[in-house]
Amino acid sequence: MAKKRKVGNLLGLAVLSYLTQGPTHPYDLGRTLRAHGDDRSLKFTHGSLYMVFQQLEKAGFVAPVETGRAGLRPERTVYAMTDAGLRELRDWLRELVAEPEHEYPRFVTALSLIGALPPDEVVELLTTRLSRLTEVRASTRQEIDAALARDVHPLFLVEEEYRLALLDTEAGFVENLLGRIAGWRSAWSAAVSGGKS
Amino acid sequence: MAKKRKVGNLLGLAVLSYLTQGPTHPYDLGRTLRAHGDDRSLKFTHGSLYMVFQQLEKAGFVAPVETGRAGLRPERTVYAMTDAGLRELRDWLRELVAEPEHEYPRFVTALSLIGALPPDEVVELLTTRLSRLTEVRASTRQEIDAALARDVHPLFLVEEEYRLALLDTEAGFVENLLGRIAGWRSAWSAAVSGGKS
DNA sequence: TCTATCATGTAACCAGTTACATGATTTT
DNA sequence: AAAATCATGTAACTGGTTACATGATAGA
Repeated sequence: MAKKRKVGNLLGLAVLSYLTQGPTHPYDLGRTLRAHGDDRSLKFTHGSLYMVFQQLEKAGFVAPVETGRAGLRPERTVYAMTDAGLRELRDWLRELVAEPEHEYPRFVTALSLIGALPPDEVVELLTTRLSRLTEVRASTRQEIDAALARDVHPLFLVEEEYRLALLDTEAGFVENLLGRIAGWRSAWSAAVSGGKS
Repeated sequence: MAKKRKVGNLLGLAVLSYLTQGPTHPYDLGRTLRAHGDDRSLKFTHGSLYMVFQQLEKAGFVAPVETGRAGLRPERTVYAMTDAGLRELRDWLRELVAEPEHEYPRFVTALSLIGALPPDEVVELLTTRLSRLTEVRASTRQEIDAALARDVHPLFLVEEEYRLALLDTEAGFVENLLGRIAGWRSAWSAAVSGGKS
């Protein structure tokens, strides 16, 4: 069902999650997120963080505490999580884990329009993709292993393992597709419209 | 590398793709897209279509032709693809097919924050997810079969087959995860912060 | 004929990104 | 001591979504 949340951006969820460890200000949270490598599963920038804090505040999930207190650095506002915030965090996470949502990965879209390219070219492009996929797979694998070597608990690596699984599936699918395209040449040309380049 | 496109929204790509069949106006294209079930691989609404046409026009990829011509229905503007538009379509598609991009599926994010929920609850939630996944899988399968029965060429179903593969992988991963969680109870509690609810 | 739904579009709003601003450290 | 970079924030812009407007058929 995916109810309409007051704050929809998943970055907001991460913020709430980190605020359970105590109050902070947006800039600092940014550093923390990057330090923890959360930027691999979350898209955000400097600016978007201030944005989300603002939204969370309007929604009543966080509230400013120590505002104004400046070491000798620029002014800054420190926020803490509210009770409503904690509830939202839990509820939201529950939903995300329990209910798969319909998503729109770019490759899916590309596939749905692929008929607009001539088959020979598609074969070539897919081959390129395959090798890129192999590279990404390797580097992800490496990062996981490195983390494990540093004694990071696997609990904190599940998302990367999941990515790995997805990469393998994609590679398999692409290979399989490559195999089938040859047989489709005739139906394909019926779909393509323009000429070269 | 993913160069910065003048129009970034994939809906724009779909528009260009359909415009190879001849000029139309936004509203009509909307109907067509839904009729073709493209709304399964593309997220759009009435409003966003007008948006994208506007952007495409500013970028020089489409140009108005028959503007003003009203049957007796409201005013409407018919657009046709330009040469630049055709080039963009091809180039963009090539990139999408050849180069995998780093994406942020919601489940990945959820996994990365899952430590904020107690393990027993996570087990329960994942079990729920598993059954939802089975449902989705079944209905996707069904849609594919129905289409095949209607003699739709498999070329136009690749994206759904790909989804199927992803669903299977996800289900497998979740099952596997369920198995491993039991052993993690101790490390897990160290990560959880708050109390109940 | 009244009401619903279709057909078409614009305007107002909200979220996210990029660019700008400014004092404090660190590096060269 | 000049240049670079860090720390912190605001403002301006751009893209996308939602809500509104209005005439035209079609169904009750």
